[in-house]
Amino acid sequence: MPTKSSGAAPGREHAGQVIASVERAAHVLMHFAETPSDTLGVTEIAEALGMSKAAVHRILASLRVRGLVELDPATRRYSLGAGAMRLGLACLDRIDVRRIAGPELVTLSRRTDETATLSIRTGRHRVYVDQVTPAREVIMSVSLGVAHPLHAGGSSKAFLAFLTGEEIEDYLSYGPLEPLTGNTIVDKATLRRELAAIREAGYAQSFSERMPGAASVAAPILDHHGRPLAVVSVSGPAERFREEARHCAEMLLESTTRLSAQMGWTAPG
Amino acid sequence: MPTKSSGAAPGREHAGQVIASVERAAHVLMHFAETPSDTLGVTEIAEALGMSKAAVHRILASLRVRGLVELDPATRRYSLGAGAMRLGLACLDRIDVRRIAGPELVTLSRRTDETATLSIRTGRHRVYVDQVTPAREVIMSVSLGVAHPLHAGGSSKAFLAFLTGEEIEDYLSYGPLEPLTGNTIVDKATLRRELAAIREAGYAQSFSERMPGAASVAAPILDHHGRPLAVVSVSGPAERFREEARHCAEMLLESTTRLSAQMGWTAPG
DNA sequence: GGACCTGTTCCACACACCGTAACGCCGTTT
DNA sequence: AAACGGCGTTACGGTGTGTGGAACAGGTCC
Repeated sequence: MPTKSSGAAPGREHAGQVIASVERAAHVLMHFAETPSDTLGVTEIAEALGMSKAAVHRILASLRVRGLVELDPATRRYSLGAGAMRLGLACLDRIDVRRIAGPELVTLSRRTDETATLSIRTGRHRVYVDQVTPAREVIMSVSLGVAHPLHAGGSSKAFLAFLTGEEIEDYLSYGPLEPLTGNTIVDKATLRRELAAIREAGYAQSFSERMPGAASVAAPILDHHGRPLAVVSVSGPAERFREEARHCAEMLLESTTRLSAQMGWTAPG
Repeated sequence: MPTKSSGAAPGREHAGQVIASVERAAHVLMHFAETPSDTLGVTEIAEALGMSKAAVHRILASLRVRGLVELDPATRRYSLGAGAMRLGLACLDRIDVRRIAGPELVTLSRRTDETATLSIRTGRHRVYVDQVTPAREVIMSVSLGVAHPLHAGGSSKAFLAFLTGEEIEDYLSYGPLEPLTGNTIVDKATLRRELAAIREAGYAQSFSERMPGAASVAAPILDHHGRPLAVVSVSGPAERFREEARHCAEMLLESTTRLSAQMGWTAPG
């Protein structure tokens, strides 16, 4: 059997009739987004995705025609191209919460002198879509566009806590909670209690749950149904954050309350 | 001959052996970025790109598996998905000029009370990669990620003017200057004089050259070789901009001078 | 110089993808 | 109501296209 039939993606169910080569091309493309390195070689990709070098080469040549990837003739290595950027920008341009939250992130970062971030949810994950870093020496900086699970870290827990009970149970039922660090909550009962506490407090906090040495406070921006549209966080190095947390949380809630109001949310009661 | 061989893309030369279906899939994907509407239907795409409905449907189904596009089951219409966003964010995260210029755009917008934008060049075009809009009623707002030619409008001319003489001639030799409005400069000799004036002044200005009713001033951010890394503009409605232009240009140059210095540029002389 | 990487090209065969055409499914129209 | 036109989706069989393995070419490193 030369071609590996079926296989498909890890995520979704059936999706009708698909073209194997297109699906593989999409896989190659997404690999660029998921890998930390800026450039990739043909062999590197072929090995990572279990494809033949020839196939990867042909795919890259095809994607190159539309500018989705670029080839550096000197190094013979490939990277994401202008087309990919335009694709992402076209998406971002349609997420209006980002435009609205932008100035607030700047304010928040200035007032706390820490990094302010904005995340949105994509199914069982979330991604950072914006960040504003303060002008000081030691800061936190996140990678935009990388998917993170919903159970580890401040922003993630803030999302999870404000979903419906059904959605939370659905998330939990999917499988075991993978630890990202030694501090990640992996026990489901513990996580349920934590989420209840977050709803009570109105914000989540995390010390090294997702990334060692990083700490954050995070709160959701709610729409007029009370559903979390996005999450704002303030994060910094764990050492100095321990004493700043309360102050940051205050500033954070002030910002997210204002943003939620702009998105049509009205406080209960 | 059922399949239309060759054809390829309008832009590039040969690119070795390519896979027709992947190239077409990329074409479909890019169509989402280029079209102003958020969602597209199968027939709509098929007609726009001259493909059969069946082919478009199969391509969309394949892209959907990797999350590059999403299907709204209610309307049966497709839009860009989370994967596309992650792709773009992965790119943007690697453009550090954007991170550095961000705060300056905020400052600039506040000081002028107009829209501040940031563009980067992609070959014979440029795209807006960021914008900050002021909090007032009537404002300019640009579309991020859409490609614009280099001869029409403030930001475009600012790029062109600061390229090398060889690059400028190469651009001009490519074909006639397509007018985007009645004010677009279409005569090459006139454009050359205009570019010289821009280099002299240090900034470009435009009234309705790219978009009717829109005006702007724009200046480049230069790296340590004096090459334009990016262009910053301040833009607004043409009517009120006529009297604001000089003041905006002052603020603009202050910002771009600071940014160029940060990128390693040192003023000549 | 040769061993060992890369990325790229060649080739003939199998089979995956192509377009045509028919299928449901909604809205609106007659 | 029933017929229409629009949509997105599926079926099908033939052909031409993409497949993987292996050979090629151009590097760098011992």
